[in-house]
Amino acid sequence: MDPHLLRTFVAVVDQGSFSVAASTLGYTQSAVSQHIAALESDLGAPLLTRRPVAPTAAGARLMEHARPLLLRLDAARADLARLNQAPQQGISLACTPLSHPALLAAPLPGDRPSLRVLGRDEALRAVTSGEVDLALVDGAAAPSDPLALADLGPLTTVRVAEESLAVVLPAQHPLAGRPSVRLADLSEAHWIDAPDTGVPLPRLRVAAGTDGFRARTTYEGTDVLTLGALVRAGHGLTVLPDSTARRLHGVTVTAVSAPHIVHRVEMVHGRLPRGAARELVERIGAGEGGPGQVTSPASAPR
Amino acid sequence: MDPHLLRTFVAVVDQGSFSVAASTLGYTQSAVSQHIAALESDLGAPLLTRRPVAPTAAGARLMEHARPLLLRLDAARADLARLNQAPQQGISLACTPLSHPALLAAPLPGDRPSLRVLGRDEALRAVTSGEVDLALVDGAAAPSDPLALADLGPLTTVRVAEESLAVVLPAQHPLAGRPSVRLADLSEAHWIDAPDTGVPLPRLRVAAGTDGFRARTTYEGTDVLTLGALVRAGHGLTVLPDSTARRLHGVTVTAVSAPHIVHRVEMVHGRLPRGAARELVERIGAGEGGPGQVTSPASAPR
DNA sequence: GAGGCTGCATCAGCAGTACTGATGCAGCCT
DNA sequence: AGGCTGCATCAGTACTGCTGATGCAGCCTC
Repeated sequence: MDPHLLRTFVAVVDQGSFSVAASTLGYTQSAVSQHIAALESDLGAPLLTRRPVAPTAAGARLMEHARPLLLRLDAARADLARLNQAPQQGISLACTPLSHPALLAAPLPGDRPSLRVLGRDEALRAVTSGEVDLALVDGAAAPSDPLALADLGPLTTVRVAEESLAVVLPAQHPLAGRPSVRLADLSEAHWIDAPDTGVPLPRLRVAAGTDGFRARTTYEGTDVLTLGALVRAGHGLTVLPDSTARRLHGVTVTAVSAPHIVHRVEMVHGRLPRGAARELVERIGAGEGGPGQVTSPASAPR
Repeated sequence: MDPHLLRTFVAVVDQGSFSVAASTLGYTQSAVSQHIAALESDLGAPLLTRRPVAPTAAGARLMEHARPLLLRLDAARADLARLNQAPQQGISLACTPLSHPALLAAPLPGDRPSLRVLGRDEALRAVTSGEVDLALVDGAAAPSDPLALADLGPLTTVRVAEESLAVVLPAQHPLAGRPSVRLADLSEAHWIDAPDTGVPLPRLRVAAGTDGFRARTTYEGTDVLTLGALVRAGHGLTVLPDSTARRLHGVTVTAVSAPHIVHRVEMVHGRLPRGAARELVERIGAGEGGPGQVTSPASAPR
């Protein structure tokens, strides 16, 4: 299970073709074919069906392992590479679209702060590789559960803010008059899947314990106003943190009565950052106080 | 950063010697030397000091990445290998020493159940590799925080039981008369570090936010009665879940008033297990109900 | 249904890798 | 100072992993 072989395997599955994967990886088609053959003989089972090229059951299972493994490997490389470079000056931050209210409540310390808005995974990758000093990520979870963040290396997570979730409905929706709704009652509704902006639908499925929440529309942007406009235009429902939802116009915002899930913002950073970043970490962390801090599994004291 | 190179690097750091690592790995000393040289030139920094052989700062950093990476790689291999084999019959379980009360409250389902008592890390490794169908692990954490478990692959974690922690003191200890103590007041006391039996001291340090809790005695066994005898004999203090502590004789058990940390048992298993294991998962999980379930970061729906 | 075409499998050949075993050399102990 | 332990280095070799060419199976076209 050489990482090179895994990387080719992932590329082949992603592209659905040996030859296309070969050209994106800079190999010949022959090499890719040999890589896959090597993996299959190593693991003792076919991983891909050919014509069409698609993962078998074993291949799908391997994919679940391969992608996080390769991510971790890259994160480790980047982390080590950063050790050799001189630390740069300004503070640099990343945040997911719905997490910035927690960040921008107070001025950013240091000179020339830089802020990037990224998706959850990209934000995590950026903080792991050291491209940014810290990141704020948001997500939905049960009140006492952590956000399930990909484990890319030794990170520290601090709970920053938490608020309730609300369903955003078009004003004329049948349920718009209700003071609150149960999420399960909406599982068969038309939903907008906005994985980078709001709460990803798979997360709702886990929380509500159903197979519903099928996406009718997919929105790939990171702009909440556009998402609100989509709801207003009747393209589907979505779920947003309460305060954000209430800033949208022309839509109805309804509380979720069950299950009890909340929207939470967590700060993620590597070891103790230096300088201005450290100041910010301490200020944000102070809002929580007490034992809200969780070091990541990888390096946590047991 | 070939895994082979990482593996030899880890071996060299563990053994503190190139030649010893070589023989345990089945290489020549020459090969090990070349492996380390290759890693160092790849990462552009020395990783080890020679004479004595010890990791440099960069090497220590690499170790933090290497070991979890290799663990995950092995876990992935084992998971895939298991797919090829016919599922075996009996149910097989692992639990950490302090987690069995939650497990043995009711009879185990299936014929020929097998139970193994392991350390936290070994139990996780066993469930990831499929050697056991599910594992119960225990640990200390803030009430709303999860146990920080190493991320070895796609696992599901369910909170099973939670109770308060108690300090176990010799009967004649000055603080033995108090109804409760603050953990911070005991940070300078003599402690017994019993990482496999009780609550590891580093965990207490994180919870209490101090640098104290230095071990005077280390106990490597998994037997709680022996740990109790150590306390009784005055070798130091320890922390145990309340109900377990109260079963010890000749010691004083005192509640912890601050910080608020609890002892929690979590059930960990891979995908949905089949047969008797499934029955057990559902029964244990039912005790919790609601959204106590957390799929692991690696494969969690976002 | 025959032919062409697309795309993965296979093969031969070559270049570079990854070992081994021998030797060199630096630090430490006596 | 001399010996010894243990990592570095070097030469040699087996083998791995790539390329380019060819083979062959399935699908589309007509």
